[in-house]
Amino acid sequence: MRSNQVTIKDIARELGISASTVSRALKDHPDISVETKKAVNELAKNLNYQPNAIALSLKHSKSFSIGVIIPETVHYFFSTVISGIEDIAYEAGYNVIICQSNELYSREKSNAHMLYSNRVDGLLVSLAKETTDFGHLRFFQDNNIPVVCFDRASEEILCDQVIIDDYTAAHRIVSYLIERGHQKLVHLAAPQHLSIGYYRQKGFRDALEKHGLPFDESQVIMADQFEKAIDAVEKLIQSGNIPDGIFAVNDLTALGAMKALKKHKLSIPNDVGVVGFGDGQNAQLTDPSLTTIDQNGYAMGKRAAEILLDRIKNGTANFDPQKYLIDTRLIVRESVR
Amino acid sequence: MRSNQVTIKDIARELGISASTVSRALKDHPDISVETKKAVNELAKNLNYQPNAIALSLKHSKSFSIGVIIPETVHYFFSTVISGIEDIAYEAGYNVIICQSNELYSREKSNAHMLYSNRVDGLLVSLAKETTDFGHLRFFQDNNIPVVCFDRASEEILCDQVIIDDYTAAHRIVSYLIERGHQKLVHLAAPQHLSIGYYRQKGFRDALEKHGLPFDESQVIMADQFEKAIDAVEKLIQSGNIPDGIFAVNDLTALGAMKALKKHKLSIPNDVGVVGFGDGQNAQLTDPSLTTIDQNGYAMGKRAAEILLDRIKNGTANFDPQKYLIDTRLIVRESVR
DNA sequence: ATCGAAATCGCAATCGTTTGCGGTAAACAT
DNA sequence: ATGTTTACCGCAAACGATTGCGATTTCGAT
Repeated sequence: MRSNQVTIKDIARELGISASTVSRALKDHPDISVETKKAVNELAKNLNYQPNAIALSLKHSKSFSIGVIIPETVHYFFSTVISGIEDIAYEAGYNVIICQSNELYSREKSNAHMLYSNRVDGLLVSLAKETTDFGHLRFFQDNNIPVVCFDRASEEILCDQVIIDDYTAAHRIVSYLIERGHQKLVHLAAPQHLSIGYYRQKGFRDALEKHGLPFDESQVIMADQFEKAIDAVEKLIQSGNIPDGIFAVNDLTALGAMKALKKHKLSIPNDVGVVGFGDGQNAQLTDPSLTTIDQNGYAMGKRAAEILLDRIKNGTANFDPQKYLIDTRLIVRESVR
Repeated sequence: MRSNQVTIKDIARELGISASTVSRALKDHPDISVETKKAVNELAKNLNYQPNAIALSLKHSKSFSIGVIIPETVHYFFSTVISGIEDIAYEAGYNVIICQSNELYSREKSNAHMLYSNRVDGLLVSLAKETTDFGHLRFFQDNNIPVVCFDRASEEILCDQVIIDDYTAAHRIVSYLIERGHQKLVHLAAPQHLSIGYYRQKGFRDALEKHGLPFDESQVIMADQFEKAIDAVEKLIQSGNIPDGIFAVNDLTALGAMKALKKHKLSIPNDVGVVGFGDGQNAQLTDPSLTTIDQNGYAMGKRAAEILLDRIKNGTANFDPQKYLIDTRLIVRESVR
């Protein structure tokens, strides 16, 4: 039961020297003779000595770990972001503590507290849909722990943001939809207090305007999940007011829309064109495959981690929060005429 | 730059009392007067005091965190496992450090070292495909840190295992395939040193035998990824030796097979029936949708975490490693006649 | 007036590691 | 013989919190 994990003291005792000497020997300090170093290093290897990172953290007030809070790992996009974060953190000798908020504000908050208790050196967060209060993030900032928001950011919290250019991307794919002959459009949207919700909707409206198409509020329908999309499109069909083009705020929502359309024997893309946003791996598997935007989650994760590590290194002194945009790509497939 | 994170000493200084008193007051120790407690708690709240988990870990030689090593979070299955793990850990006040091996032994090993350095109280691991040496896991056991393997386990490392009943599930779905009239079968298999690879293949063979079908080694083809499946099926088609049923070791492999079949205008399921394993969210989106096995990753994650926490609590004294089987479900869709 | 027992609280060690500073011994110079 | 340098190493404090034990005060009891 008692654990026999070997410490610096064990090595010191065995060799009849002091712990400080062992410590210095292990890190090749010039004060220590070569024989002592040799003895220490050999014994350390034999005993399988592994430094206790916890003691180091306490000593240095630095944990060499960063916290990540994301809505849900089950989304392909977020897991690619995680990979990007991990690769950068790993290179720099940091480890990553990942938490899921499950889109719940309460969980996001308690995750934040847990991460603070563990004294992460920095925080990467993608906001839950519910989140409208940011005290838990300001708390980090008040304690000089840098915070970087990615993907799901908000203007109400002042911190570095790494986001995709939602507006431009939305504008682009909606324009594409229009130019391919889809004119009577509907947008399945996310909550507008999230910047992704707002900017994608804005891109949608402006693309309509640019092409001289009229706009009515009824063309924006709040629905950002698979099931919700099914319901929303179902309602549209029932009402007889069927659009000939749908811009969904994300791929899963687009797939939901497609499912409802197929059920009513509406042809995609002939009767209705559908485009999504944020190319997961699903988009290429459907029939027809989905024209969408590649969000490049991996690049976003890398960039966010780089910025955070930079803030950790250089401090948040002359703090001047930046907004970094990640490039997107229009991926043309079969769901548009 | 200097962080102003408030400690117990700050409270003590402010109140003119000792750190020990503050500590005791905060945890309602009977030795402390109600007035002192009140003063301490109020000040702690005002100062936003949060206990330093690192100091606690060091003091108690217990970090209240568990490590998880998985091949890749991008797989739907693994992210559901993570959710299960997190839910249980969260309830018990543990936090979770997730690492990806990216199917690399070297990365798995260095992740393990990192987790040990951070003195996790337990380890949950799903082996990388490459892994055939288990020293990094034995190291944990030698230091009395419990290890539980899930999904990807090996007989060569003695620890608790939480796996699905691969054999039974494979036997079942292959039997289903045969009984629906597919007789000339091929199995796209995973490496045989992984138990999932071995048992799914075994289930395949035994199902053939049970139904009086002949078996030849050429019916088992090593291919366990989307791209590899495309290549493998492509080769089969080129050789003219086209099967009328394919049992893929996982869903993505099945989808790869389907893609190759479709490319050659072979009808699914009329010309070739296809079944997968481990229902991701993809399986229901394809056309035709894929008949497969639901692996129930969430349940697996919960179970694995429960077992680990139990081992942590009760120690690994009279160590008697168990093998726990998670129930699976045959999900009938459209890819079989 | 003296004693004993509560009631409160502080001292100091501890967890594992680092690090400034001081100490010792040998070797060299004067 | 005395002073100075060099090489090597240990002491002790520190990081933040906990905890056994002892110390002090107060108060009622005798």
